[in-house]
Amino acid sequence: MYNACRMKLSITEENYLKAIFKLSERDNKAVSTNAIARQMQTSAASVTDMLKRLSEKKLLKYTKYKGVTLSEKGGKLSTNLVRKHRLWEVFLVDKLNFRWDEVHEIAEQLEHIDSPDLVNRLDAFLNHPKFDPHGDPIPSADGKFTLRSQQILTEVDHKLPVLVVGVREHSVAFLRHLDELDIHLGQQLEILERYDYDDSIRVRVGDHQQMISSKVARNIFVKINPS
Amino acid sequence: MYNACRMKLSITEENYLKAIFKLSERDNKAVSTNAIARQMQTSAASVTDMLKRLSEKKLLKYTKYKGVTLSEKGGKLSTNLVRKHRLWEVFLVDKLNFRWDEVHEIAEQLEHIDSPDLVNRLDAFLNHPKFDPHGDPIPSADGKFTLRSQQILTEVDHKLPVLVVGVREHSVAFLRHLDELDIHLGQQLEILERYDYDDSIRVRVGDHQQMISSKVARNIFVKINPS
DNA sequence: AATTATTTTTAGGCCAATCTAAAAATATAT
DNA sequence: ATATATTTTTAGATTGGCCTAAAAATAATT
Ligand SMILES: [Mn+2]
Ligand SMILES: [Mn+2]
Ligand SMILES: [Mn+2]
Ligand SMILES: [Mn+2]
Repeated sequence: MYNACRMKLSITEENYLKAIFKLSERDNKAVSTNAIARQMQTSAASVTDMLKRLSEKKLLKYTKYKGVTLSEKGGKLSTNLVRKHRLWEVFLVDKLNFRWDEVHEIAEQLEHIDSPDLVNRLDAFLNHPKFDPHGDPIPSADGKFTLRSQQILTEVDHKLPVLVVGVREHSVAFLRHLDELDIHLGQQLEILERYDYDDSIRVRVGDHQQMISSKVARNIFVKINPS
Repeated sequence: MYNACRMKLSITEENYLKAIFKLSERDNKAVSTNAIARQMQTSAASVTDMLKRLSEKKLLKYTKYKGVTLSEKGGKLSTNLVRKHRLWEVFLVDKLNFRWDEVHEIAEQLEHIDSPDLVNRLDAFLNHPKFDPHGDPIPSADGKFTLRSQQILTEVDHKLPVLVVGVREHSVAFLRHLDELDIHLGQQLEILERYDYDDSIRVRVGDHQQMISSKVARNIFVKINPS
């Protein structure tokens, strides 16, 4: 990963790359100027400005009025940023005992630290984690993501015991709410009842039962528990 | 420390503060524009520019043509930067197994991460170290440095067993040279002979003997070994 | 197809941080 | 004390990253 992307970018440039990566990882289609502006909380004019510069540096393919797609270089660079972000989040939670709702902001800063050696040693120190504290996959040094079969909690069958493996929403409010519901990664759940009226569900959480609103349930990733 | 210095500075501003702190910690006298320019590897004109801005922010007292001294706020801010820098160096060496000559550059980046909570947790994680991998004192959260009686190796008496506690020079070349000489923090030494011709000395290093040039010896801090 | 709405780009300006060259202040030497 | 050298500041320009307002391109409606 590193050999292909050895160039010093500004923090701003890195953040643009990351934003574009995030916006294109779903459908893999070209990303619009406005979408980037929304993601970066900035004006469309500033985005156009930056797209020209990043295009100049061959980090993305930019066609006027047609949006952008990351180049191979740009893709590798962003993947590495994601890798660093998630590894630092693991560090903060596992080693410094931060809660999962506190780490994102700090990782946003730490991800810009530039030292391949540091990242790899951190990775080793953390025992090569495959997922971050929110269940998101950590790309390996050569940019590969671990795939995992998962479903949204609302879409899983009745009575099947499942394991919470991730969250689709990362806001502090949501994460703290899950804490209050005793729902965390690795937690075993089982849907006991569905209520059509508001799409809420009743689940078994460990040894007690719990009502979960549809708004919460649709942001929880689970996998079928093979035990 | 934190209450008094809660303001977001740019990395550049932080680096200027640190440079001024370093230049004034010896004699505590006003620091000249040129000295700062030299330290920061920039032009005197740029320095004057920045001094005005830092003065505006009440981080230092600036009198035209007379140099600057840090204000209380500026002092606390720089001390906190030093604290972060040195704590991260301990982390890199103790936890990630970096060598002492590899950590400075990375710590130069990490010291700018802004999160009081992170620093304090890191401090706890490292068991509140009092000195960094080069033997430099780590200021406490309220800005106090641990004092230590120490002497330069060249100035210690014959036949007195001493302990290496720090280095006065931090270059990679010097640190790696010490590695080759088997000299590290905590190492016991004893001056066996002084040679007037080139001021070199013969020392006992652990169980063997070693010649040490004056250039090396004058950059090693030791303390009298009370064992 | 023509009009209207939306998206995107351009134009022009601002601010922080840098530079070089010239002017001004201070220090040193004769 | 005067001349010379050094240090420091000012002046003016540049670059990255941002802004608003206006123009241009594209998309959606009628
Ligand atoms: Mn995050
Ligand atoms: Mn995460
Ligand atoms: Mn250092
Ligand atoms: Mn150090």
